[in-house]
Amino acid sequence: MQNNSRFTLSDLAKLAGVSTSTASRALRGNPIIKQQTRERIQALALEHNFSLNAAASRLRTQRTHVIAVILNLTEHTEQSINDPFLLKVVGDLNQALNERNYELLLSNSFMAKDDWTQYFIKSSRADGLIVVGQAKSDTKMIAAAEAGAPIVVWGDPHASAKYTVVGSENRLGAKQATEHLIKLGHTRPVFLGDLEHAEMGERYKGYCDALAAHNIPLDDSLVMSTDLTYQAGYDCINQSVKTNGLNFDGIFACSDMVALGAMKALKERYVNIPVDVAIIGFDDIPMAEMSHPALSSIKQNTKLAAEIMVTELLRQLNGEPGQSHAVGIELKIRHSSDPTRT
Amino acid sequence: MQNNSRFTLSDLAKLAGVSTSTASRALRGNPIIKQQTRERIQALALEHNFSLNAAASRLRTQRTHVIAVILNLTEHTEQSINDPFLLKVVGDLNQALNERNYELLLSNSFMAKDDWTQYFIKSSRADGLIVVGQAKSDTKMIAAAEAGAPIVVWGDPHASAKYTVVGSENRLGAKQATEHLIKLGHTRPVFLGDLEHAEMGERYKGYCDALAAHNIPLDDSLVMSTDLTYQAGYDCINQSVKTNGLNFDGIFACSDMVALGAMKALKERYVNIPVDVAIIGFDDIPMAEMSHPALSSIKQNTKLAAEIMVTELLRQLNGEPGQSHAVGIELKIRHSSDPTRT
DNA sequence: AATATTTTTGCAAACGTTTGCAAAAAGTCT
DNA sequence: AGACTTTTTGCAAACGTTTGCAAAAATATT
Repeated sequence: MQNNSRFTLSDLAKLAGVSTSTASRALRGNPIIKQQTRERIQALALEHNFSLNAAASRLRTQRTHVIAVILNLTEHTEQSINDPFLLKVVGDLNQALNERNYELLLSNSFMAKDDWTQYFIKSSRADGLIVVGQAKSDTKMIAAAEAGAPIVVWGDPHASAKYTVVGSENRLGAKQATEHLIKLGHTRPVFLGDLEHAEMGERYKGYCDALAAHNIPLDDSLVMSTDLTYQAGYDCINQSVKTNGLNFDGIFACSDMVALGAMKALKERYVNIPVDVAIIGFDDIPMAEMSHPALSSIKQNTKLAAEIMVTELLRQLNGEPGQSHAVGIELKIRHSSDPTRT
Repeated sequence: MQNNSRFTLSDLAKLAGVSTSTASRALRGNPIIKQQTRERIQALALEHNFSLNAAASRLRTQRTHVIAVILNLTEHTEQSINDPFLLKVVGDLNQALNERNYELLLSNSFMAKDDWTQYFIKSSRADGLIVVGQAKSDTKMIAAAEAGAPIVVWGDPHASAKYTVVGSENRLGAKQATEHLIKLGHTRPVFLGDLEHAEMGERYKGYCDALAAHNIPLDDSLVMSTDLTYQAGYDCINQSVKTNGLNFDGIFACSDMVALGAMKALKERYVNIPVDVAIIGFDDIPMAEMSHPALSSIKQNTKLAAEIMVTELLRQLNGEPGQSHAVGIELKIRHSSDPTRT
């Protein structure tokens, strides 16, 4: 490379015998420039593999074409960052953003400190924020929204939020899952999840809906609160069985990771799944169909959700108001709940 | 927010009664500014929650403090982007970068098109590249390195590469894994992996090493080539057993996903694992210990590797030459290979 | 008290784009 | 051929930092 100094737009323009303004407009495909000129300059740029300096462009236009995706994890960071579901969401967001010509700046709550708006938006690092990750408090999101930052969060879409939320039909999904257990004769299903968490709260309501629909009284001893990790699910069921014996015949878990943990605990005690205890999870991570028995689950459509989130964010960038969305879920029945399935 | 117009550095300076240059230096902690002045200005910045405009700063300094992480996937994108191992690496890189005050721009090969140097480096989008993902060709990496881009790739560290590589002791790991099977009496182990792939090539060598060390002749019919996905592992073993019967008594798989697929195929045929066939994988993804039976594996130390990659990249940014590293692995024995373990 | 030295600050020129506005070139009419 | 339009281009001023250099202020030295 004969790259003694940088090859800039004005160099390119000189080469083409036009002004930098013309070159700039030509590269951006501005129709005010004669088509013939445009094509000539674009070809020249390609030939000299020139590309515009993003920093300069961002400074001038005040637009970065970057979206910050914040993994909003709780204290025990190490745990959740490995959750396949969250990472899947990030992957889908990346795809969706790239398709719209935006780039994805990945961040965890560590770097961004407290003031997201200041760090990302005011400082011209990104045009907008997408928050994913199960936090129990949403003060930071509210702060960002109130400061006028374009923001979309993954979460419970039915919360009357101060910001735009996209998420699954949690309540409906949980109801379908629980009902599925009940219909197969498992009338004492456990609810396994984290009640402090907005999305899980909705799932709890769905669980109650299903019980009510079948005239089954709610038994508080079957409602178990636990962190959303594999280990926590294992510990919780282990402890419960040790203390109270096997006083349930089904489990609806708020995440597949928890469900798999619970399943392991039961398998160690030689409980017959799905005959004695039927299990269903939530998320439908790839692992679900690999486990043995394969885990029934509620599939969340993360790909669609990611697309909606991006659409909503771009809409906000255009000054239009945001709108929350609930995306549909799908019941995936496998062997862990239904002996007739594989 | 009284944010009619932007609050810039010179506004802050005016407020503090100093020049913008002083303010700039003060914020950056330049000791040439009197400490008292520095503190006063920093306090003022905090109070007005001011933060420097990154675009302007990048333009001026020609440094972005951003590293592009490229998920270098093969054609069938959908498959690999879900590989938990890759995503784990990204998570660890994020952590390592943030600790050094760098940000992570996530990219797949889709957006960056062909010329990484042009797109990321020349255009001031990032200062350096980290490539992760199992590609079969490394022309793009070579091109980037030759164009002078700071670059570190995850891969086989023993390749005599034109660029800096960080990866695991693949050959050693594979040897230990295979040897583990042999020592437990499984003298006809299958090698299950993708030979075209540099890292897997090394693992194949390790497999051969182990056979040689125990005077077991290499049987080509036990060397099976397959993509590195769950489905491919399943199909491959299924097909093999259907055609040739159970002519092996062990499997060393090049990734846990493949191993889990293989395991499923065997379980469906009621093969006793680990007695009739012992299985060991590679990566030690979280799923490994959740599967049933729990999957033995070779653990890759991605956290350490990520730190090394970042260190190496920053070194290159300082003009120092890069150096490849192999990080140690660890044999994780579980039930899928050893009936005495859980 | 004058000079030499050191510490602390400010001036002003970049960095490489984009874009409102005016000017030049080309095309259309009388 | 001149007087209009319309199309196509260029000028020059931003965008908000950082930094070499020189000037000013403070301190030390004779």
